[in-house]
Amino acid sequence: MRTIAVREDIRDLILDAADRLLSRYGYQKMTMDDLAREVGVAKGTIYLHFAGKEEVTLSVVDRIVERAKRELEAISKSDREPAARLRLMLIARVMVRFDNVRHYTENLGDLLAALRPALLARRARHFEEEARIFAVVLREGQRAGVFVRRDVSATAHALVLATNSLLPFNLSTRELGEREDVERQAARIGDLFIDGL
Amino acid sequence: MRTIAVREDIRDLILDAADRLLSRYGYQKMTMDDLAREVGVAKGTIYLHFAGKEEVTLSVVDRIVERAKRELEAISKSDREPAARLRLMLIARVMVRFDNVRHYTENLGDLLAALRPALLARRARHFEEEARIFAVVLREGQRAGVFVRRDVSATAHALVLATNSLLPFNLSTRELGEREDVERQAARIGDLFIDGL
DNA sequence: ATATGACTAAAATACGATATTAGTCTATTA
DNA sequence: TAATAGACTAATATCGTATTTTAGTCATAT
Repeated sequence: MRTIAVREDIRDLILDAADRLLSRYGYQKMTMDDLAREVGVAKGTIYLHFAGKEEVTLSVVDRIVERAKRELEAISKSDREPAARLRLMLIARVMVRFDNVRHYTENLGDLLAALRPALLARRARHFEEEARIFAVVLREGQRAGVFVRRDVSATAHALVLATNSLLPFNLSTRELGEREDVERQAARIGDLFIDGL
Repeated sequence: MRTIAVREDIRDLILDAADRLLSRYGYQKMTMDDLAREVGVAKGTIYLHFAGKEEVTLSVVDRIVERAKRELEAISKSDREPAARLRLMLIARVMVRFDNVRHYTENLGDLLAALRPALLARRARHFEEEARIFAVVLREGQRAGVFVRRDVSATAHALVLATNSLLPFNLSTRELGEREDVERQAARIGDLFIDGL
Protein backbone atom coordinates (compact mmCIF):
# COMPACT_ATOMS: atom_id res chain seq x y z
CA MET A 1 0.00 0.00 0.00
CA ARG A 2 2.61 2.44 1.10
CA THR A 3 4.71 1.37 -1.85
CA ILE A 4 2.07 2.47 -4.32
CA ALA A 5 1.53 5.75 -2.50
CA VAL A 6 5.21 6.56 -2.70
CA ARG A 7 5.31 5.47 -6.32
CA GLU A 8 2.52 7.82 -7.31
CA ASP A 9 4.14 10.54 -5.33
CA ILE A 10 7.60 10.19 -6.82
CA ARG A 11 6.22 10.45 -10.35
CA ASP A 12 4.86 13.88 -9.63
CA LEU A 13 7.99 14.89 -7.77
CA ILE A 14 10.03 14.00 -10.83
CA LEU A 15 7.72 16.02 -13.04
CA ASP A 16 7.89 18.98 -10.64
CA ALA A 17 11.69 18.88 -10.70
CA ALA A 18 11.77 18.47 -14.47
CA ASP A 19 9.45 21.44 -14.87
CA ARG A 20 11.77 23.55 -12.74
CA LEU A 21 14.91 22.50 -14.60
CA LEU A 22 13.35 22.73 -18.05
CA SER A 23 12.15 26.25 -17.43
CA ARG A 24 15.54 27.28 -16.07
CA TYR A 25 17.88 25.52 -18.49
CA GLY A 26 15.86 24.22 -21.42
CA TYR A 27 15.69 20.69 -22.76
CA GLN A 28 19.26 20.19 -23.95
CA LYS A 29 20.87 21.51 -20.82
CA MET A 30 18.76 19.53 -18.40
CA THR A 31 20.74 16.36 -17.78
CA MET A 32 19.30 13.26 -16.22
CA ASP A 33 21.94 13.57 -13.50
CA ASP A 34 20.74 17.10 -12.76
CA LEU A 35 17.21 15.85 -12.63
CA ALA A 36 18.02 12.98 -10.28
CA ARG A 37 19.86 15.32 -7.95
CA GLU A 38 17.01 17.86 -8.06
CA VAL A 39 14.49 15.14 -7.17
CA GLY A 40 16.80 13.67 -4.56
CA VAL A 41 16.88 10.13 -5.96
CA ALA A 42 19.39 8.13 -7.98
CA LYS A 43 19.25 8.28 -11.74
CA GLY A 44 18.13 4.69 -12.06
CA THR A 45 15.02 5.47 -10.07
CA ILE A 46 13.79 7.89 -12.71
CA TYR A 47 13.99 5.12 -15.27
CA LEU A 48 11.68 3.04 -13.10
CA HIS A 49 8.99 5.63 -13.73
CA PHE A 50 9.76 7.01 -17.19
CA ALA A 51 11.14 5.50 -20.36
CA GLY A 52 13.70 8.27 -20.73
CA LYS A 53 14.41 11.97 -20.87
CA GLU A 54 12.04 12.63 -23.75
CA GLU A 55 9.26 10.75 -22.01
CA VAL A 56 9.75 12.78 -18.82
CA THR A 57 9.56 16.02 -20.75
CA LEU A 58 6.50 15.02 -22.75
CA SER A 59 4.85 14.02 -19.48
CA VAL A 60 5.45 17.53 -18.15
CA VAL A 61 3.52 18.81 -21.16
CA ASP A 62 0.83 16.17 -20.78
CA ARG A 63 0.33 17.16 -17.19
CA ILE A 64 -0.33 20.75 -18.18
CA VAL A 65 -2.90 19.63 -20.72
CA GLU A 66 -4.45 17.35 -18.10
CA ARG A 67 -4.85 20.37 -15.84
CA ALA A 68 -6.50 22.26 -18.66
CA LYS A 69 -8.84 19.34 -19.31
CA ARG A 70 -9.76 19.09 -15.63
CA GLU A 71 -10.60 22.78 -15.67
CA LEU A 72 -12.70 22.33 -18.81
CA GLU A 73 -14.56 19.42 -17.22
CA ALA A 74 -15.27 21.48 -14.14
CA ILE A 75 -16.62 24.43 -16.11
CA SER A 76 -18.62 22.15 -18.40
CA LYS A 77 -20.42 20.77 -15.35
CA SER A 78 -21.10 24.13 -13.72
CA ASP A 79 -24.65 25.43 -13.60
CA ARG A 80 -24.28 28.37 -15.96
CA GLU A 81 -26.05 28.43 -19.27
CA PRO A 82 -24.30 26.57 -22.10
CA ALA A 83 -23.08 29.68 -23.94
CA ALA A 84 -21.45 31.10 -20.83
CA ARG A 85 -19.82 27.77 -20.12
CA LEU A 86 -18.34 27.55 -23.61
CA ARG A 87 -17.02 31.06 -23.35
CA LEU A 88 -15.30 30.31 -20.06
CA MET A 89 -13.94 27.07 -21.43
CA LEU A 90 -12.36 28.82 -24.38
CA ILE A 91 -10.69 31.27 -22.04
CA ALA A 92 -9.65 28.51 -19.65
CA ARG A 93 -7.93 26.32 -22.24
CA VAL A 94 -5.78 29.28 -23.16
CA MET A 95 -5.08 30.62 -19.69
CA VAL A 96 -4.31 27.35 -17.93
CA ARG A 97 -1.57 26.75 -20.48
CA PHE A 98 -0.40 30.34 -20.31
CA ASP A 99 -0.08 30.24 -16.55
CA ASN A 100 1.64 26.89 -16.58
CA VAL A 101 4.41 27.98 -18.94
CA ARG A 102 4.82 31.49 -17.63
CA HIS A 103 8.04 30.65 -15.85
CA TYR A 104 9.59 29.39 -19.08
CA THR A 105 11.00 32.77 -19.99
CA GLU A 106 13.61 31.83 -22.57
CA ASN A 107 13.84 28.11 -22.93
CA LEU A 108 10.49 27.16 -24.37
CA GLY A 109 11.71 27.41 -27.95
CA ASP A 110 14.52 25.01 -27.23
CA LEU A 111 12.12 22.48 -25.76
CA LEU A 112 9.63 22.79 -28.61
CA ALA A 113 12.36 22.47 -31.23
CA ALA A 114 13.85 19.38 -29.62
CA LEU A 115 10.56 17.51 -29.25
CA ARG A 116 8.68 18.91 -32.21
CA PRO A 117 7.69 15.64 -33.90
CA ALA A 118 6.56 13.94 -30.71
CA LEU A 119 4.81 17.09 -29.57
CA LEU A 120 2.92 17.46 -32.84
CA ALA A 121 1.63 13.93 -32.53
CA ARG A 122 0.34 14.57 -29.01
CA ARG A 123 -1.16 17.90 -29.93
CA ALA A 124 -3.66 16.22 -32.23
CA ARG A 125 -4.69 13.90 -29.39
CA HIS A 126 -4.90 16.71 -26.85
CA PHE A 127 -7.11 18.81 -29.10
CA GLU A 128 -9.33 15.83 -29.79
CA GLU A 129 -9.78 15.24 -26.08
CA GLU A 130 -10.59 18.86 -25.42
CA ALA A 131 -13.00 18.96 -28.34
CA ARG A 132 -14.88 16.06 -26.75
CA ILE A 133 -15.54 18.14 -23.64
CA PHE A 134 -16.72 21.09 -25.72
CA ALA A 135 -18.96 18.72 -27.68
CA VAL A 136 -20.83 17.69 -24.54
CA VAL A 137 -21.82 21.28 -23.79
CA LEU A 138 -22.64 21.96 -27.43
CA ARG A 139 -24.94 18.97 -27.55
CA GLU A 140 -26.66 20.10 -24.40
CA GLY A 141 -27.14 23.59 -25.82
CA GLN A 142 -28.58 22.21 -29.02
CA ARG A 143 -30.99 19.94 -27.14
CA ALA A 144 -32.09 22.92 -25.06
CA GLY A 145 -32.70 24.79 -28.29
CA VAL A 146 -30.36 27.68 -27.46
CA PHE A 147 -27.75 26.68 -30.07
CA VAL A 148 -28.19 26.30 -33.80
CA ARG A 149 -28.33 22.64 -34.77
CA ARG A 150 -25.02 21.78 -36.39
CA ASP A 151 -22.48 18.99 -36.54
CA VAL A 152 -21.39 18.88 -32.91
CA SER A 153 -17.99 17.30 -33.34
CA ALA A 154 -16.99 19.58 -36.21
CA THR A 155 -18.14 22.64 -34.31
CA ALA A 156 -16.23 21.59 -31.21
CA HIS A 157 -13.08 21.21 -33.27
CA ALA A 158 -13.62 24.63 -34.81
CA LEU A 159 -13.87 26.22 -31.36
CA VAL A 160 -10.65 24.57 -30.31
CA LEU A 161 -8.92 25.51 -33.56
CA ALA A 162 -9.97 29.14 -33.33
CA THR A 163 -8.22 29.56 -29.98
CA ASN A 164 -5.14 27.51 -30.87
CA SER A 165 -3.09 30.45 -32.05
CA LEU A 166 -3.18 31.78 -28.49
CA LEU A 167 -1.53 28.68 -27.08
CA PRO A 168 2.14 28.78 -26.15
CA PHE A 169 3.05 26.01 -28.57
CA ASN A 170 5.44 27.88 -30.77
CA LEU A 171 4.90 31.36 -29.47
CA SER A 172 6.44 31.79 -26.06
CA THR A 173 4.52 33.70 -23.45
CA ARG A 174 6.80 36.63 -24.10
CA GLU A 175 5.76 36.63 -27.74
CA LEU A 176 2.10 36.15 -26.91
CA GLY A 177 2.06 39.30 -24.83
CA GLU A 178 0.65 40.31 -21.50
CA ARG A 179 -1.56 37.93 -19.61
CA GLU A 180 -4.53 40.27 -19.62
CA ASP A 181 -4.22 40.87 -23.37
CA VAL A 182 -4.21 37.16 -24.06
CA GLU A 183 -7.24 36.68 -21.84
CA ARG A 184 -9.05 39.55 -23.53
CA GLN A 185 -8.38 38.11 -26.97
CA ALA A 186 -9.66 34.69 -25.98
CA ALA A 187 -12.76 36.26 -24.50
CA ARG A 188 -13.40 38.24 -27.66
CA ILE A 189 -13.29 35.14 -29.81
CA GLY A 190 -15.69 33.49 -27.39
CA ASP A 191 -18.08 36.44 -27.57
CA LEU A 192 -18.06 36.42 -31.35
CA PHE A 193 -18.82 32.74 -31.49
CA ILE A 194 -21.71 33.06 -29.11
CA ASP A 195 -23.53 36.01 -30.62
CA GLY A 196 -22.29 35.91 -34.20
CA LEU A 197 -21.39 38.99 -36.11
CA MET B 1 11.62 54.62 -68.63
CA ARG B 2 13.03 51.34 -69.75
CA THR B 3 15.45 51.43 -66.85
CA ILE B 4 12.66 51.58 -64.32
CA ALA B 5 10.69 48.88 -66.08
CA VAL B 6 13.68 46.55 -66.00
CA ARG B 7 14.33 47.45 -62.41
CA GLU B 8 10.84 46.49 -61.33
CA ASP B 9 11.04 43.38 -63.38
CA ILE B 10 14.36 42.15 -62.04
CA ARG B 11 13.11 42.50 -58.48
CA ASP B 12 10.32 40.04 -59.14
CA LEU B 13 12.63 37.77 -61.09
CA ILE B 14 14.95 37.62 -58.10
CA LEU B 15 12.04 36.81 -55.79
CA ASP B 16 10.81 34.13 -58.19
CA ALA B 17 14.24 32.52 -58.23
CA ALA B 18 14.61 32.81 -54.47
CA ASP B 19 11.22 31.19 -54.01
CA ARG B 20 12.30 28.28 -56.18
CA LEU B 21 15.63 27.80 -54.40
CA LEU B 22 14.22 28.27 -50.92
CA SER B 23 11.54 25.66 -51.49
CA ARG B 24 14.08 23.24 -52.92
CA TYR B 25 17.03 23.73 -50.59
CA GLY B 26 15.91 25.78 -47.61
CA TYR B 27 17.37 29.00 -46.28
CA GLN B 28 20.82 27.86 -45.20
CA LYS B 29 21.58 25.96 -48.36
CA MET B 30 20.50 28.70 -50.73
CA THR B 31 23.67 30.69 -51.42
CA MET B 32 23.72 34.12 -52.96
CA ASP B 33 25.88 32.70 -55.77
CA ASP B 34 23.22 30.07 -56.46
CA LEU B 35 20.61 32.75 -56.48
CA ALA B 36 22.54 34.98 -58.87
CA ARG B 37 23.09 32.06 -61.23
CA GLU B 38 19.41 31.07 -61.04
CA VAL B 39 18.33 34.62 -61.87
CA GLY B 40 20.99 34.93 -64.54
CA VAL B 41 22.66 38.05 -63.16
CA ALA B 42 25.84 38.67 -61.21
CA LYS B 43 25.77 38.64 -57.45
CA GLY B 44 26.39 42.36 -57.15
CA THR B 45 23.18 43.04 -59.04
CA ILE B 46 21.09 41.39 -56.36
CA TYR B 47 22.58 43.76 -53.81
CA LEU B 48 21.38 46.68 -55.90
CA HIS B 49 17.83 45.55 -55.21
CA PHE B 50 18.00 43.93 -51.79
CA ALA B 51 19.99 44.64 -48.65
CA GLY B 52 21.04 41.01 -48.34
CA LYS B 53 20.05 37.40 -48.18
CA GLU B 54 17.72 37.82 -45.24
CA GLU B 55 16.02 40.76 -46.91
CA VAL B 56 15.46 38.76 -50.10
CA THR B 57 13.90 35.93 -48.13
CA LEU B 58 11.68 38.18 -46.07
CA SER B 59 10.55 39.83 -49.30
CA VAL B 60 9.49 36.45 -50.62
CA VAL B 61 7.26 36.13 -47.57
CA ASP B 62 6.04 39.71 -47.88
CA ARG B 63 5.05 39.09 -51.46
CA ILE B 64 2.88 36.16 -50.43
CA VAL B 65 1.15 38.29 -47.84
CA GLU B 66 0.72 41.03 -50.42
CA ARG B 67 -1.04 38.54 -52.65
CA ALA B 68 -3.30 37.57 -49.78
CA LYS B 69 -4.06 41.22 -49.10
CA ARG B 70 -4.89 41.90 -52.74
CA GLU B 71 -7.27 38.96 -52.66
CA LEU B 72 -8.86 40.29 -49.47
CA GLU B 73 -9.26 43.75 -51.03
CA ALA B 74 -10.91 42.23 -54.09
CA ILE B 75 -13.37 40.20 -52.06
CA SER B 76 -14.08 43.10 -49.73
CA LYS B 77 -15.15 45.15 -52.74
CA SER B 78 -17.29 42.48 -54.34
CA ASP B 79 -21.07 42.90 -54.35
CA ARG B 80 -21.98 40.09 -52.00
CA GLU B 81 -23.52 40.83 -48.65
CA PRO B 82 -21.04 41.68 -45.88
CA ALA B 83 -21.30 38.35 -44.04
CA ALA B 84 -20.57 36.37 -47.19
CA ARG B 85 -17.63 38.61 -47.95
CA LEU B 86 -16.12 38.14 -44.51
CA ARG B 87 -16.53 34.40 -44.79
CA LEU B 88 -14.73 34.32 -48.13
CA MET B 89 -12.03 36.61 -46.80
CA LEU B 90 -11.31 34.31 -43.89
CA ILE B 91 -10.99 31.39 -46.24
CA ALA B 92 -8.89 33.39 -48.67
CA ARG B 93 -6.30 34.56 -46.15
CA VAL B 94 -5.68 30.96 -45.27
CA MET B 95 -5.76 29.47 -48.74
CA VAL B 96 -3.64 32.05 -50.54
CA ARG B 97 -0.87 31.35 -48.08
CA PHE B 98 -1.42 27.61 -48.24
CA ASP B 99 -1.20 27.58 -52.02
CA ASN B 100 1.85 29.80 -52.05
CA VAL B 101 3.89 27.58 -49.77
CA ARG B 102 2.65 24.25 -51.04
CA HIS B 103 5.86 23.56 -52.90
CA TYR B 104 7.90 23.99 -49.71
CA THR B 105 7.65 20.34 -48.83
CA GLU B 106 10.49 19.97 -46.35
CA ASN B 107 12.39 23.19 -46.01
CA LEU B 108 9.84 25.53 -44.51
CA GLY B 109 10.92 24.75 -40.96
CA ASP B 110 14.49 25.65 -41.78
CA LEU B 111 13.43 29.00 -43.19
CA LEU B 112 11.14 29.79 -40.27
CA ALA B 113 13.78 28.84 -37.73
CA ALA B 114 16.46 30.95 -39.39
CA LEU B 115 14.34 34.09 -39.67
CA ARG B 116 12.13 33.66 -36.65
CA PRO B 117 12.74 37.01 -34.95
CA ALA B 118 12.42 39.08 -38.14
CA LEU B 119 9.41 37.05 -39.19
CA LEU B 120 7.65 37.54 -35.87
CA ALA B 121 8.07 41.29 -36.16
CA ARG B 122 6.53 41.33 -39.65
CA ARG B 123 3.72 39.00 -38.67
CA ALA B 124 2.30 41.61 -36.34
CA ARG B 125 2.34 44.17 -39.13
CA HIS B 126 0.83 41.77 -41.66
CA PHE B 127 -2.02 40.87 -39.35
CA GLU B 128 -2.64 44.50 -38.61
CA GLU B 129 -2.90 45.28 -42.33
CA GLU B 130 -5.26 42.39 -42.95
CA ALA B 131 -7.37 43.37 -39.97
CA ARG B 132 -7.81 46.82 -41.53
CA ILE B 133 -9.41 45.27 -44.60
CA PHE B 134 -11.71 43.16 -42.48
CA ALA B 135 -12.61 46.26 -40.48
CA VAL B 136 -13.91 48.04 -43.57
CA VAL B 137 -16.41 45.28 -44.28
CA LEU B 138 -17.36 45.02 -40.62
CA ARG B 139 -18.07 48.73 -40.44
CA GLU B 140 -20.20 48.51 -43.55
CA GLY B 141 -22.15 45.60 -42.09
CA GLN B 142 -22.73 47.46 -38.86
CA ARG B 143 -23.93 50.57 -40.69
CA ALA B 144 -26.29 48.43 -42.74
CA GLY B 145 -27.58 47.00 -39.46
CA VAL B 146 -26.81 43.38 -40.34
CA PHE B 147 -23.98 43.08 -37.81
CA VAL B 148 -24.10 43.58 -34.07
CA ARG B 149 -22.56 46.92 -33.12
CA ARG B 150 -19.18 46.18 -31.62
CA ASP B 151 -15.66 47.54 -31.53
CA VAL B 152 -14.72 47.18 -35.18
CA SER B 153 -10.96 47.07 -34.84
CA ALA B 154 -11.02 44.57 -31.99
CA THR B 155 -13.47 42.36 -33.85
CA ALA B 156 -11.38 42.46 -37.00
CA HIS B 157 -8.34 41.38 -35.03
CA ALA B 158 -10.31 38.55 -33.46
CA LEU B 159 -11.34 37.28 -36.88
CA VAL B 160 -7.74 37.30 -38.02
CA LEU B 161 -6.54 35.68 -34.82
CA ALA B 162 -9.10 32.90 -35.00
CA THR B 163 -7.81 31.75 -38.37
CA ASN B 164 -4.12 32.20 -37.59
CA SER B 165 -3.57 28.64 -36.45
CA LEU B 166 -4.35 27.51 -40.00
CA LEU B 167 -1.52 29.56 -41.45
CA PRO B 168 1.69 27.82 -42.47
CA PHE B 169 3.81 29.87 -40.08
CA ASN B 170 5.18 27.12 -37.94
CA LEU B 171 3.09 24.26 -39.20
CA SER B 172 4.16 23.20 -42.67
CA THR B 173 1.50 22.37 -45.20
CA ARG B 174 2.25 18.73 -44.60
CA GLU B 175 1.45 19.18 -40.93
CA LEU B 176 -1.62 21.25 -41.66
CA GLY B 177 -3.13 18.47 -43.72
CA GLU B 178 -4.93 18.22 -47.02
CA ARG B 179 -5.91 21.34 -48.87
CA GLU B 180 -9.59 20.58 -48.76
CA ASP B 181 -9.49 19.89 -45.02
CA VAL B 182 -7.79 23.19 -44.35
CA GLU B 183 -10.35 25.00 -46.49
CA ARG B 184 -13.21 23.24 -44.75
CA GLN B 185 -11.86 24.21 -41.34
CA ALA B 186 -11.50 27.84 -42.32
CA ALA B 187 -15.03 27.84 -43.71
CA ARG B 188 -16.39 26.34 -40.53
CA ILE B 189 -14.86 29.03 -38.40
CA GLY B 190 -16.32 31.60 -40.75
CA ASP B 191 -19.79 30.04 -40.50
CA LEU B 192 -19.65 30.02 -36.73
CA PHE B 193 -18.67 33.66 -36.60
CA ILE B 194 -21.47 34.69 -38.91
CA ASP B 195 -24.35 32.85 -37.33
CA GLY B 196 -23.11 32.37 -33.79
CA LEU B 197 -23.65 29.17 -31.86
C1' DA C 1 10.65 -5.55 -4.54
C1' DT C 2 12.72 -1.12 -5.00
C1' DA C 3 16.50 1.91 -5.21
C1' DT C 4 21.28 2.86 -6.22
C1' DG C 5 25.31 4.57 -8.71
C1' DA C 6 29.33 2.81 -11.20
C1' DC C 7 29.66 1.69 -15.92
C1' DT C 8 29.43 1.99 -21.14
C1' DA C 9 28.19 3.21 -25.62
C1' DA C 10 26.69 7.05 -27.87
C1' DA C 11 26.37 11.78 -28.41
C1' DA C 12 27.92 16.41 -27.66
C1' DT C 13 31.73 19.65 -27.39
C1' DA C 14 36.27 21.73 -28.27
C1' DC C 15 39.53 23.11 -31.47
C1' DG C 16 42.57 23.99 -35.14
C1' DA C 17 42.72 23.75 -40.08
C1' DT C 18 40.25 24.22 -44.33
C1' DA C 19 36.52 25.53 -47.29
C1' DT C 20 32.51 28.16 -48.26
C1' DT C 21 29.84 32.16 -48.38
C1' DA C 22 27.82 36.97 -47.62
C1' DG C 23 28.67 41.21 -48.81
C1' DT C 24 31.95 44.91 -50.99
C1' DC C 25 34.14 47.54 -54.45
C1' DT C 26 36.55 48.80 -58.46
C1' DA C 27 36.64 47.88 -63.32
C1' DT C 28 33.58 47.32 -67.33
C1' DT C 29 29.74 47.86 -70.33
C1' DA C 30 25.85 49.58 -72.86
C1' DT D 1 27.17 57.72 -66.52
C1' DA D 2 24.16 54.69 -64.39
C1' DA D 3 23.74 49.88 -64.10
C1' DT D 4 26.13 45.53 -63.97
C1' DA D 5 29.69 42.35 -63.25
C1' DG D 6 32.66 39.25 -60.75
C1' DA D 7 37.16 39.09 -58.30
C1' DC D 8 38.15 39.88 -53.60
C1' DT D 9 37.94 39.67 -48.40
C1' DA D 10 36.40 39.16 -43.87
C1' DA D 11 33.38 36.37 -41.58
C1' DT D 12 31.12 32.15 -41.06
C1' DA D 13 30.52 27.32 -41.68
C1' DT D 14 32.43 22.68 -42.17
C1' DC D 15 35.55 19.15 -41.26
C1' DG D 16 38.43 15.82 -38.76
C1' DT D 17 39.90 14.35 -34.48
C1' DA D 18 40.63 14.25 -29.61
C1' DT D 19 38.20 14.85 -25.42
C1' DT D 20 34.31 15.31 -22.46
C1' DT D 21 29.67 14.75 -21.26
C1' DT D 22 25.48 12.32 -21.03
C1' DA D 23 21.54 8.90 -21.61
C1' DG D 24 20.48 4.74 -20.42
C1' DT D 25 21.82 -0.05 -18.20
C1' DC D 26 22.59 -3.43 -14.81
C1' DA D 27 24.79 -5.86 -11.01
C1' DT D 28 24.58 -4.95 -6.23
C1' DA D 29 22.65 -3.15 -1.90
C1' DT D 30 18.79 -2.15 1.04
